Amino acid sequence: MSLVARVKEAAAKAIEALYQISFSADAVLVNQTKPEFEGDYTIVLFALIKQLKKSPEVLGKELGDYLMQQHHDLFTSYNIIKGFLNLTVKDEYLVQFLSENSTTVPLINPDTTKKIIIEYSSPNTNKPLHLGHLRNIFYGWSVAQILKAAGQDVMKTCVVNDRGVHICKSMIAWEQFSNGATPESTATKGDHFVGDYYVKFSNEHKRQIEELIATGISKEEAEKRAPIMQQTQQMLVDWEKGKPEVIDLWKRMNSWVYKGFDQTYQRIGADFDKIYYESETYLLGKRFVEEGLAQGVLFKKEDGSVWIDLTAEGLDEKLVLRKDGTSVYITQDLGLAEEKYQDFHYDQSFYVIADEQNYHMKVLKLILQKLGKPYADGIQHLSYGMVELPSGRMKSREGTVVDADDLIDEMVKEAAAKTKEKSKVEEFSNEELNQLYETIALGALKFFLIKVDPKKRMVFNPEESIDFHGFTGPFIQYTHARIKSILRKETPSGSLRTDGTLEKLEKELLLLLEQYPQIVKDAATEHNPAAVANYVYSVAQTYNTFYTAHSVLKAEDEEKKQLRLHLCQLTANVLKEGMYLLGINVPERM
RNA sequence: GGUCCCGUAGUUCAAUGGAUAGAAUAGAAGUUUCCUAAACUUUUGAUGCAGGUUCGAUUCCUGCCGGGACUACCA
Repeated sequence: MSLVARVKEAAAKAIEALYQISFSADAVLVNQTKPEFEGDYTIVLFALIKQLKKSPEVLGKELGDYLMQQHHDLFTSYNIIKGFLNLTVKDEYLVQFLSENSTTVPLINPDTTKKIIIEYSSPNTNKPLHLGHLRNIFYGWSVAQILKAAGQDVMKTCVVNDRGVHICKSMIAWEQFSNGATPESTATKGDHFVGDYYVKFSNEHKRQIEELIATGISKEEAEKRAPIMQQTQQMLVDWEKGKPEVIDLWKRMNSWVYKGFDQTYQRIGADFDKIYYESETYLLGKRFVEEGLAQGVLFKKEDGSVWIDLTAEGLDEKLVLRKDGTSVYITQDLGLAEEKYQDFHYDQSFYVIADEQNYHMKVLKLILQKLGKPYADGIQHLSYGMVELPSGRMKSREGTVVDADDLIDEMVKEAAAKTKEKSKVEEFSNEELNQLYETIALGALKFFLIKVDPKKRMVFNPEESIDFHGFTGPFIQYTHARIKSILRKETPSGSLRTDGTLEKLEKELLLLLEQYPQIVKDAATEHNPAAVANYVYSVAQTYNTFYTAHSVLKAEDEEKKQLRLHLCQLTANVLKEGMYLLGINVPERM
C-alpha cells in the first residue's frame, strides 16, 4: 500500500476510533506538505471540520496525538498550521521501503483486470505520417503500456483507411504522371512516393479548375467537372466493382505505402496486435441499418436515405445511409465496432482520435447504445488535441505539414552533433553511436509530445522545440546514464541498516520514488501518460539536486555509501521503467 | 445560428476546490583540482475581464472579450 493510502487509512481509522462514526479513507484529503512547512504529508482538516463539528485546532491536535500514538512506525512528529495537519514520516519507514525495492521496480497491484482494446494511429494510405500522427501514436502506445503495467489485458489495434476517393486520387495521378516509376526506381520511401502523387493530383486538379473557371464556369462546378476528378470518381466506382486493373494498382500502391509505414513504425517502436483494413470492414455496418429500422431507432426519408434523430440528446439528425444505399463514415464505424467486439469481447474499447472528431465519436457511441449493443457503454474516445505550429494549424495546401520521417532525421542529426560535442562515449563503435543518436532523438521527440496533457492542443515550434535541456527526454536519459556510471564503479551490497537517518534530499527523493506505483495507477485510470512524464521528470530533477549536494562513492561512511548506492539503484530503475511506459529507452551512457 | 473545447511569466507547459500559483526556456549573476556541467545554485517575471457560490477559486456557476473545433449524402 502506498504511503499516501496508509496516511488516509490511518486518519480514517483514527476518526472512527475518536468520534465513533464510520469514515471512509477516500474522504480524507492528503497532500504533499509544501516545502516551506515542516512535514512530508499533510491532512487537510477543513474538509473534515464540518462533518465532525470541531475546530481545526482541536481536531488537528486530537488526530495528531492519536496518529503519533498508534503509528509510531510511520510518523515521528506533527504540527498544525491553520487547517493543515503536517505529518513527518519516519526515516526508517522509507529506508525499509528502499531495502525492499532497490533491486526491482516497486510493484503495481491491479484492483481489477479488464480486457481493453485500444485503437491508435489509423493512417490513410495516400500520405506519409506527420507530426499529428506521432502525437497519436506515442499517446496511444503509452496508454496501452501504462494500462498493461497497471495489470490490464490490452490489445493494440490500428485501422488502415486504405480505400476511398482520396486513395484513388494518388492512383490516378500515378497512372497519368509516373511513366511507370516505382519507389525502387526512384529510391524513394514508399509512403513518400505515393504521397508525392497525391500532391501531383492536387496540383493538376487545381490547374484544371482554373482552366474551367476561365471559360466562365463557377468554382464549385469546375471542381466537379475537372477531368481528373471525374476520372477519380470513375476509378472509385471501378474499385467497388472489383475491376482487376484497378484492384491490382490499388494493391501495388498500398503495398508501397505499407512498406514505408513499417519502416517508420519500427523506428519509433509502434506495434499492433491486429490491423483492420477499411476495405475489408466498410460494408459491415449496413446490416445495422436494417436492424435499426426494424427497431425503430432509425428512420427513412422519402428519398430513401436513412437517418437517426439525436435531437433529444442535444445533437442533430445524422445520416447513416445515403439515398443510393451506400454507407457513410459513421456506418462503417458501427460495423467495425461490432467486428472488434466479435474478435475480442472487450470490456472497454478505446479510440485514440483527434478532438476534431469529438462529435463523431459521441454519435457513434449513442447510436450503438440506442441499438442496444452490450458493448456500447465500454466505448471511450481518448480524444487528443491537435499539434499546431506557431503560425496555426498545419496545412498540406500550404506545405506546412511537418513530416514524421524528416523530423526524426533532423532530431537524430541534432543528437549526433550534441553527443560529439559532449563526447563521453569515445569507446563506442559506429553502430553503438548511431543507436545512441536514435535513442536520444526519439527520447526528445516522444517526451516533447507526451509531456503535455493529451486533451490539450499543443504548439510545436520547429526552431525551438528540438531541445535537449531542461524538461526534456534527454535530461532524464542523461540522469539515468549518470547514475549508471556510478553503479558501474560500485554495486550496492545486499543488506541495508534500516535504523539510519536520512539527509533532507535523500528523504525527498525516497518519498518521491515511493509514489511510483500510485502514479502509474492514476495515469492508467486517467489515460494520461503526461502524468508519468511529469513524475519521471521530477524524480530526475530531485536526483540531480541530491547528486550535486552529496557524494555517493565518497560518502561520509560505508553505511551512508550503501544507502546511497541503493538509492541510486532504485532511482535508475524507476527512471528506466517510467520512461519505458512512455516508449522511451534510456542509455547506459551518453 | 447551434453544440463543444481552450485563455496561467516574453515563450512552451504544470497545479484531485486548499497554505505564499510550480517547472522549463529566454534574460541577469554564479558553480569544474571532487561519482558524466545534456548538470547544479541564485535572481527578474503570470491566472483575459466582471460578477457569483465557498472558510478557501487557476479550478465550480453566469455574463462579456479573445482563440479553436465540430455542425458534409467527404473519410
